[in-house]
Amino acid sequence: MLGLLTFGEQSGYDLLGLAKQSVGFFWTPARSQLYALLPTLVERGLARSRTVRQTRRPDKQLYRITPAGKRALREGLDQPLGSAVNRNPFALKLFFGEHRDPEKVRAEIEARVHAAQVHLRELEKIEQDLDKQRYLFPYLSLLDGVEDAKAKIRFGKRALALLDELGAGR
Amino acid sequence: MLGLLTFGEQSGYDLLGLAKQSVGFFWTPARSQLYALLPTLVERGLARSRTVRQTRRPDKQLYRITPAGKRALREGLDQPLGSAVNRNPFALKLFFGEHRDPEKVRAEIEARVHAAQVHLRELEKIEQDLDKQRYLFPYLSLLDGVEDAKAKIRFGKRALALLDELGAGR
DNA sequence: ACCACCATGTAACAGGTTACATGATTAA
DNA sequence: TTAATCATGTAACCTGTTACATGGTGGT
Repeated sequence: MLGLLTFGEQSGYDLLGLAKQSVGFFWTPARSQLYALLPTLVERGLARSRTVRQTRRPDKQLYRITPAGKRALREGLDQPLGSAVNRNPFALKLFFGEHRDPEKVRAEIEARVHAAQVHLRELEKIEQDLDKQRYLFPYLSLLDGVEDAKAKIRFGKRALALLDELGAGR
Repeated sequence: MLGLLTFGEQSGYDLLGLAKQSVGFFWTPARSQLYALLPTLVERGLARSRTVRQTRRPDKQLYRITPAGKRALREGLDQPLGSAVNRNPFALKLFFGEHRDPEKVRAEIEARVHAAQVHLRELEKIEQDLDKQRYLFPYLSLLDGVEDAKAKIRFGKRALALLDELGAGR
C-alpha cells in the first residue's frame, strides 16, 4: 500500500482500483483489510489523511505518503523474502489425483491451461502499451507473470500427454 | 491431511515427516496446526485414533482414515479451485524496485535464480528414483514444480539482461 | 429498470505462524 | 557434548475472507 501511495494522493477506493490494475496479478487486499489498514498508517506517521467533503458523492479520505512512509517502504522492500513454502493448491490436488475420477483431473488440468493462455494474452496486451523505460520494474514483474503462465501451459500439455500415455494402460 | 492418511495409520509426528518429504514443496502445515486438526478429524468421524503406550518414547496417538474420511477427501478434491489471486511476494517487491538500491534488486533476482536451480536439481533427483507408473499423480505434481522452477530461472536471466541493457543508461 | 461506479466502514470467522512448555533417546 | 529425533500440546497473534450495513449518481 505504501508503494501504491507513491503514485500520488488517493482514497481507499482509488487504491483498490489502482491495485487491481497494477499489482492485482500477484496481490490484492480485501476491501475490509484496506480500510482497516489506512488509519493505522496515519497513526504510525507513514501517511497523512485529509477529508474531502463532496455533495454528489459520499465524503472521502485522501491519503498521502510521508517521508517516514517512504523510508518504511524502502525498509520493507529491503527485508529478505525468506523461504516460505510456495503454496500451490493445484499441485496439492494433483498429488492426490489417484483418489479422483480421472476425467475430473483431466478437466482441471485443461481448465488451468486455458486460464493460463487467457492470462498470457492479457499480459502480452499490457506489455505492448507499456513504456518499458519509465516502468522498468513493473515491466519486469509482468515478465515474471509471462514466464509463469508459459510454465503452466507447458506443464499442462506435458501432463495431458502423460495421462494419455501412462493412463491408458490402467 | 486426509490424503496423507491414505498412506496408512500414522501419528501426528509421522504425518509431519511424510508431509515434508511429499507435498512439502507446495504445502506444509505448522505443527501446532496439525495437532489441533487431528482431534477434530476424529470428532467429525473422518479418522479414528488409538493410543500407543511406549516406554522409551512418549506415548503417541495413531490415526487411521475412515470410509467417511475417504469420501470427504474425494469431495474436497472435487471442489473447484476457484480463482484466487496467485500471491507472489517476489513480483510484488520487484514491481516497486524503483524505490530500492538497484544492486539489491539485482541480488534478489540472482538469489531467486540460484534457489530455483538448486530446487530444480533436487526435483530432478527425486524424479530419477520415482516409480512413475505407481505414483503417476505425485510425479505429475513434481513436473509442475519442474516447469515452475524453469520459469523462474528463465525469468531471472531475462530480467538480469534487461537490467544491464535498460538500466545502464540511467 | 438495471447495473456499474463511487465511498467507507464493522464483525465474525478461518487459516496459519510463533512462542511457550516438556523431556527422553540416540548418533556423531 | 552437541544436535537430531521422537512426541504432543496450548496461547497469543496476525492476515485475510465473507457477510453485514448504507445509499446516491450516471449510463444503457
